[in-house]
Amino acid sequence: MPAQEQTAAGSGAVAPEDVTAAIREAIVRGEFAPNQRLVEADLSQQFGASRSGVRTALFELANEGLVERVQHRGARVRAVTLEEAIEISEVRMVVEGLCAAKAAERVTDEEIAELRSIGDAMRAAVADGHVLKYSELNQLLHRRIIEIGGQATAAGVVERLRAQNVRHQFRLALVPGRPNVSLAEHLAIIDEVCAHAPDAAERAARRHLASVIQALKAI
Amino acid sequence: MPAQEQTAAGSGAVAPEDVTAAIREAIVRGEFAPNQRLVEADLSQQFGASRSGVRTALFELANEGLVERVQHRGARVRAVTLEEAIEISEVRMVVEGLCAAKAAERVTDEEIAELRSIGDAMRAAVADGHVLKYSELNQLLHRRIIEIGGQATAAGVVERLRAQNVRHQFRLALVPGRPNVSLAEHLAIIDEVCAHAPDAAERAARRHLASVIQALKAI
DNA sequence: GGTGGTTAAATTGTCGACATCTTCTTCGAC
DNA sequence: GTCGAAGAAGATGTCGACAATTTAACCACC
Repeated sequence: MPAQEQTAAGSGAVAPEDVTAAIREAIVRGEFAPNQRLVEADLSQQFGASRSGVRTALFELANEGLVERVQHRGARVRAVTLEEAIEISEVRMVVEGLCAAKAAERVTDEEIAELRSIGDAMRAAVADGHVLKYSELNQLLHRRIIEIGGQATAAGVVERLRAQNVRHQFRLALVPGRPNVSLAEHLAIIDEVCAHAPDAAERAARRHLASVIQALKAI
Repeated sequence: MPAQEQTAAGSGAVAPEDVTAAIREAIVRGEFAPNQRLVEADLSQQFGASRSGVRTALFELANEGLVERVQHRGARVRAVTLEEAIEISEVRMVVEGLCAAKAAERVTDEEIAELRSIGDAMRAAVADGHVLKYSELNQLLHRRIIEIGGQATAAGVVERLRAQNVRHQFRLALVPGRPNVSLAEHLAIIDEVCAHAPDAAERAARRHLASVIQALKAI
């Protein structure tokens, strides 16, 4: 056994196929700093994969917008500026608005119960000051509404954009008092979706993302 | 010189780098039929590139949504169903709405003149029955408004979605009477953008795409 | 002491060969 | 005659080595 099991990403030796997932996770979890160079040879050692696999993974991640590639100059972790984060959130605003509207049209009784349950859990998390838990529920809610909307295209677009913004989303969650504002907006979205009110649901979703954008600008 | 210059895509022997562009063009131009298998070895001969280059290109195009890849089963031209085309247009509807609003905020006098000029040319093309010319102007208008909006993120999203839909867009352009409907909507968008009216511009853009969706459903 | 050019190291890009998987064909049995 | 299995052919996935390019260091020269 070689003498370097000190990988930056934690789990040494990764299967030859989900190298992409491993590197993606390392980036979004912040184990690779923004603008950090991603040298193919180094990564192949760290993850125990061949250089080809790493190379393919870097192309994939470049298409997802997580890494930047320059011809003959290699790849580095993409640093999303505040300006770009705002742009991304603006696109998310309109697309998630669409998804919320579609969800309001198609939501079933069973899904209504699920959404209500998520809403209750969010309320509880905020009341108890569990920021991390709230953040998880936040992601879950957004994802479920998109899934309920049933728009595969929109889902793909949002998922890609969300991954690019994790860092900024995280910073936002730590702003004091932010969860309270956010909670009310989330509950409003849930209410309108469950009321089968597409237009109102779209407005509520857009209002929420608009609020996120305002908070980003305030930093 | 080898004796096979009979490429399906036209230009034999392509530089080792823009194989992606060549294959993409062949797909959107319809020279590769939907669901047609794209065998790496065949393509590398047709385009005079190595298999690695073709392989990289296919990955790229898969990320753009133009080809489908299945593990160990190869790539084929993605056949976008009517249902998917509608979904895609719905996302475009909201994102281009956003771009139109942004464009209305930022448009300069010079750009206003340009948009007006495009509008006049569209009117003339419809009057003269130049369907192809009108289709080109159509694309130009959409692209310019997005560029004027200055949202790089939104631009990327729309560009990707547009490429997936070319086939259906093309079919739509051939519907009798369709250009007339479309023309009025385009002129409305131009008017509102030039009037620096973000909300009205967004509504106009959404109305146009909604009309496109209706036309798609009518097929 | 600073600047320009040249060399060397490091890293990415490309290519060909081999391994693995899928699928079509073929042969045999029921 | 049909179903099933085994084998062969085709295509993709993976790997290692070589070529091309960028970047850094170094030395000569002004």
